[in-house]
Amino acid sequence: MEETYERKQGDAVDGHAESMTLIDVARIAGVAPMTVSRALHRPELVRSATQKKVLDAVRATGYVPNMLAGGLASSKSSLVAVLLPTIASSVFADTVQALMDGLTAARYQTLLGLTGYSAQREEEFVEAILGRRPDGVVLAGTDHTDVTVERLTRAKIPVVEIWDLTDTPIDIVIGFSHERLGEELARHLVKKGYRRFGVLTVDDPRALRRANSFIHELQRHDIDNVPFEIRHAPATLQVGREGASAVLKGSAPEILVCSSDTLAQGVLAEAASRGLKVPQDLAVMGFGDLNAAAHVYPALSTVRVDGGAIGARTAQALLERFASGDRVKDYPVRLDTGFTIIDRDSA
Amino acid sequence: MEETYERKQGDAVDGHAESMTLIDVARIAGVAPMTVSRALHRPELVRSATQKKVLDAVRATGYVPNMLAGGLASSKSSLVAVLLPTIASSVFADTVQALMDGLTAARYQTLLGLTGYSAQREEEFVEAILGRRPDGVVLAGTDHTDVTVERLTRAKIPVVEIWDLTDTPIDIVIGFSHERLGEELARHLVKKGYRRFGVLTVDDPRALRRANSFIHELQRHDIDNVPFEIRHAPATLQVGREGASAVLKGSAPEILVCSSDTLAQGVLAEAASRGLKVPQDLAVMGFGDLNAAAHVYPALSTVRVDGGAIGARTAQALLERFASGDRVKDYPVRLDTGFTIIDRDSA
DNA sequence: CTGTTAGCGCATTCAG
DNA sequence: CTGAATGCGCTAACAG
Repeated sequence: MEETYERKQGDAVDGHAESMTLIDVARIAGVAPMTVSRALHRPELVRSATQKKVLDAVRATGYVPNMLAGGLASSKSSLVAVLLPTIASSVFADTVQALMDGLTAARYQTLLGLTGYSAQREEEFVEAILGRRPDGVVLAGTDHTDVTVERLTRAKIPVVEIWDLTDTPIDIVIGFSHERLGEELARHLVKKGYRRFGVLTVDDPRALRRANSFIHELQRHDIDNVPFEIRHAPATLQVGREGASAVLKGSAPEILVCSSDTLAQGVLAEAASRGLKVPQDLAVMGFGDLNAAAHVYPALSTVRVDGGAIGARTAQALLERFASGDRVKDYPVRLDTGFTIIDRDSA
Repeated sequence: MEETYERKQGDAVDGHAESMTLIDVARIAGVAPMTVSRALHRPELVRSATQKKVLDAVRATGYVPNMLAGGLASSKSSLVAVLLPTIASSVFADTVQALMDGLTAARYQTLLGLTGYSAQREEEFVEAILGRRPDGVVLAGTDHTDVTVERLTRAKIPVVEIWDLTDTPIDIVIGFSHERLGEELARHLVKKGYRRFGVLTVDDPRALRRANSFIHELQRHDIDNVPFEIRHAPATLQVGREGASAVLKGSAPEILVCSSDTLAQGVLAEAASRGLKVPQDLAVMGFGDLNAAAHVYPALSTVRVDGGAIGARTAQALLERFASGDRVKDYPVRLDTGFTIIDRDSA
C-alpha cells in the first residue's frame, strides 16, 4: 500500500508533467494503472477513497491523459471532423457554433477542414482526416467525388451532409432543397406581379443551383432573358455593389435577387448612391438572414434559413448514433429544415 | 519474396478497408511492415520498385494509416489546436483562413475550440485538447487563467497568442496593441478638431480595452463624460443600430466610435433613418475593415487591421518551430502587425 | 536499401 | 471493487 516513491511531493507539481503517464500516477497513488483509468473515466466503478487517492495523484503530477493512446486502445477517438467550404462567408458560422456547442457538451472535439468549394480538396481532406479515426464526419453539401463517397462509406462511421438535401445521402442529410427554394421564390415573386428580374450570385455551387432553378421557374412563366451576374465567392459588400452596377448597366429590373444578404447590402448601398428608392424603384432580395439584416433594413426582403438549427440537429443526430453504439448506418435520416420567404415589398 | 496471400486480388478493393492495417499491406506487398511505413512517409529511403509494390498494395486494400497509432509511436501528432472566442463575429475569419491554409499545406490538421470569451471555458478546452498531444497551440488574446498558462507552459510545445500584444507572452505573440490603438485613435481625432465623442462597443475584452484606452486618452485632452454604450457580443447590425439610438438619446456627438465595422454599419442605417448625413452631421468610426466595408461606404471611417497577415505569420512561426525540431521555446517572438487609421471625415 | 526488435500509453478482458 | 495480462497500429533504433 505504502509505495515508496522518490519524488518530493511538493516538487512534483513543477515536475515534467509532459512525460507523466498513467503508470506514474498509479505508482504515486499506490494503485494499479487500470484503477487510475477507471477513476478518471468511470468513477462509479471505484470506491470513493480510492478515487480520492487517484485524483490527488493526478493533481500532484499534472497528469494529462494521452488520448492518442486511449483512442488507439479503445477505437474511440471522441473526434468529429467538420469539412466546410469556408468560414469567411459567415453562412456557416451559426451552424458551426451550434454544432460545436452540442458536441463539446458531450466531450467531443472538432477537427476542422476548409475545402474552398473544391471537391478535390475535400477528397484530400477526407483521406487525411480519416487517418485520425474520427467518430463522425460532417460535411457541407451533397456533391462529392466518387472517391470521397467511397472512403466515407467504408469508414463505417456516421456521416452528416448539411446545408443541402438529396434523396441519396451517404448516411444522414440535414438541410433544405436549394432547387425548391429557387422555384418557390420565383413563383412567389411572379404572383406578386414582378415581371422584370435581375439575378446576382456568387459562384458557390449551392447559390448557383438556387439561381438556376429560380431562372428556370421564371421561364416556365414566360419570363426569359433574365440578367444573370455571377461573381467569384466570397460574397462581400463590394461584390454586391459592383454586381448591382453591372446588372443595372444592361437592364432595369424591378427586383434584384441576390445569393446572400451580404450581397444584398452591397446592392442597397449602390441603390442609395444612385438615388433609387428601395423597394419602390428597385426591390432587393437577399438570402440567409443570419445576421438578422432584415430587421435593420426594413426595405430588404430575404429568404431566411436557420443555420443554427442545422448545426443543433446535426450534433443531435451524431450523438444519438454514438450513444446507440451503432457506428454503422442503421436508419437513414433526411431532415428538411426548410426556409421562410420574408417579403418587405410593396409590389 | 513471393508471399502467398489468400485474398483474391480483384476483390480486395471491396474488402473491409476499415480494418486494414500496415501489416496487411506489408503481407500483400511482400515486404516488411516497416518498409510500408517508409514507402508512405519517407519514399526517398525506398527503392522505387519496392515503392511501387507498396503503393499497389495500398490501393488494393484501401488502407488508411492510423494516425492515432502513428502519433503514439512517434510523439508527433501533426495537429495544431486553435482556440477562438467565436467565429460568428467574422473578425477571425481571415485569420483562421490564412492560418489553416499555411498549416494544411504543411500537412498539419486543425483542432478547433470555441471559447465564447470565457477564460474558464478556454481553460477546459486547453486541458481537453492537450490530451491529443498537439504539436502546437494557437489562442486568441493574452488574458488567460493561471492554470491555462501553466498547462500550456508545461506542455513544452509552441504556443502562439494572436490578435493582441503583450510584453510577457507565454511563447510567441502576434498581433497589435489594443491600448495603443485606442490612444492613437483618440489623439488623431482630437487633432482633427473633434470634441464631442460617443463610444459604442460590444463586451469583447479586446474591444473594451480599445474603448477604455480611447476614453482615457480623451480625458488627458480634457474631454470627459464621453457617452459609453456597451452591448453584449456578438456585434450585429441590429446591435449597432440600437446602440446608436441609445447613445444619440442622451447626447449629440460629432463622431461615434464603434468597436467593429458591423456595428458601424448598423449605426449608418440608424443615421440614415434619422436623416443624419455622414460624416457631416455624424461621423462614424468602425474597426477591422475585414470586409473592406470602407470601400463600399465612402463616408465610413475605420481602423484597418490585417487579419490575414496575423494568420499567415502564425502559420509561418509554427512551421519554423516544427522544422527546427525545438519543441520548446528557444527564442521569443513578439510581432506587431500594426493597424491603419482610415479617415473619411471632412472635419 | 530493408528487416527485426521493442515499446509508445492506454483500455479491454478476464481473474481475483 | 481492483489487479494482471495482452494488444491496439505504428515507428525509433538498430542490425544487416
